[in-house]
Amino acid sequence: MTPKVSSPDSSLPAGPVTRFAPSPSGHLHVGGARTALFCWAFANGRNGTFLLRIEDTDQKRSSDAASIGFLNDLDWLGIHWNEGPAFTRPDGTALGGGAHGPYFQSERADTYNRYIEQLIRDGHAYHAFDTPEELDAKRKASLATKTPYRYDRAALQLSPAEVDAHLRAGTPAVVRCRVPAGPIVIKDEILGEATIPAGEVDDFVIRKVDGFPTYHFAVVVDDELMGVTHVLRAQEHFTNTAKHMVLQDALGFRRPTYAHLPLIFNPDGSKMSKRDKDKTLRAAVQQKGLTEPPADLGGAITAEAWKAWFGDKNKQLDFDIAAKLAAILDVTLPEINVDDFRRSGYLPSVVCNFLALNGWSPGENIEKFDLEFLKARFDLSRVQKTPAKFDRVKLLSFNCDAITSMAREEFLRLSIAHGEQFHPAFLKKLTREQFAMLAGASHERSKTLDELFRNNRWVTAADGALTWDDSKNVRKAMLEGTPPGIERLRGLQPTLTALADWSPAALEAAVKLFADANTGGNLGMAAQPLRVAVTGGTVSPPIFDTLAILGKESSLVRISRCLAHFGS
RNA sequence: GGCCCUAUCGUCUAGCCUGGUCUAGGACACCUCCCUUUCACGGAGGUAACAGGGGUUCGAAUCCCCUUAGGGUCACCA
Repeated sequence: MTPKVSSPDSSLPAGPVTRFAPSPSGHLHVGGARTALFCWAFANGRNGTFLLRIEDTDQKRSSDAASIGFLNDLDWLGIHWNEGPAFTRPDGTALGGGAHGPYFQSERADTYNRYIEQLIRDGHAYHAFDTPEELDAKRKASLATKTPYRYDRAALQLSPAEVDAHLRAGTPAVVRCRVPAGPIVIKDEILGEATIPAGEVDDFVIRKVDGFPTYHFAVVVDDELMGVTHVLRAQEHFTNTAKHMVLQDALGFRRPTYAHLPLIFNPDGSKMSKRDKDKTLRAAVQQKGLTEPPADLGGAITAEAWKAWFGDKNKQLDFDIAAKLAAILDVTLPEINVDDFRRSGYLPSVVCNFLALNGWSPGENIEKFDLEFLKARFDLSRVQKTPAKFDRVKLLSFNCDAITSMAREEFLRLSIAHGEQFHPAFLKKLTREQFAMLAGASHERSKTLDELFRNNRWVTAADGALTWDDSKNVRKAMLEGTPPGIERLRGLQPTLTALADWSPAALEAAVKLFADANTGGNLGMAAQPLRVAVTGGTVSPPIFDTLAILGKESSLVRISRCLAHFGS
């Protein structure tokens, strides 16, 4: 009465079926994104199906919000699933669905239990009543004698009557898989063959006390039922494959093709971790000598909590607080999750491109490519066996290339979209024309979409609120030289005041004329004091664009305030 | 520690399967110079690697063995 094997779905395309099966704890990590990308490319390049499944069997860790976040990240990257959880975008278009649902493992308990009962009946699995404490003690004992711990099959000593009594009495029980003796040979498309010696795999748990299947069991059942033909996953699962093979044999399932992908690490070889963000923040806090939470945080964190966080390397700040603090301290948090890269102004196409390059290469000295290319060319045989260290600097360089080589209008469009999402206040302070001018002037010097907003705060500052610090560069521009910059600025003031046409070209002509007469044609000697006067700093887009974006009125107000500031 | 996997510039990698064309190619980073009104961009050069040791072979980055180093895994997490 229990179906042994689900019959293959005739509606399925002929190509391979791959799946990405994240557990919804936290955000989508770059490593996960890369796995999804390869799964997507492999299936779609072969007329196959890329399936998404949410592995939320861990009740303690799963949350709905997290799984939604995943879907957004994947969609943003352009990694669209042919089958899986239904997902509706803000614009109403949708993704997902399919005949093999539900795609949340937490909703598939009945299915798993059916197969678990089958295994118990067939003698491939059994109930075990060991308490976590007992197991822990045995594990510790093994550690002490330096012998590897293997489950001792204590539960197998129980008679059927005793097992029955336990079950009737409601003794907490797990179900374990009875692993047959003998070596297990894992075949992998990337790593080749590996033999796990007999006795290495012990009787692992397939159903937890809470009634949920473990990962190992759920994955095997779902892959079979969903028609998965190719399992592409991270290398950390390589050894686990033996367990999955044992289960497939016991259940009479066919064996999918396995391909274990190399891991992605930080440049220093450590695992990428959310803690890296707090590390950056602590360093910045330390540097500025902040002992209290900054007032700009608006009391989002108490003084005690602040102290506790600062003193404990393992404590993590709430996401929003961390982001706010980063803005206040003017530091960029290291990007860990896909969403971090989005926030930082990376293009999804670049992230995909770069991700693919970590662990795969098309050869022929080709490095820059899009999803279509990846889809057409991705091949398991060119996947690297060794872990890659994630080089954010190279990613930044790729992003810069992509941004500077796109059309002006495209940059403007993407900048507005980025601003609406992450810098709405900035956007609101500018007219459309002003923003378009700013984008035009920033385009060729933008490495990310975010830089336009981060590096041009001078635009949104109120004319009366602009201040000048006494940094070395500012002093050099305003007070050094003969005559000093402040005098050149004073000389320039009447010219600019009298200027009717405030366009970059007219401004340039006027300032050039001034420079020819007063600085021996050295434009820089006139431009730098001007820049400092209207932006408060020494860095901005080309000076004539800067002035034009600001407009005549603002520019002149700032210039006279600057003269007053440095003139006294 | 047991078991499994891996090893080319600082980093991502090409070449390895099917030994000679490899005095090992590309990219990012770095250094020098050029361009330049700041910051960037851009242009031209340059430094930089086959982990070590044994084999096999006329010949090895490429095949084999050992050593070393790195990684993964040994949960009622996935």
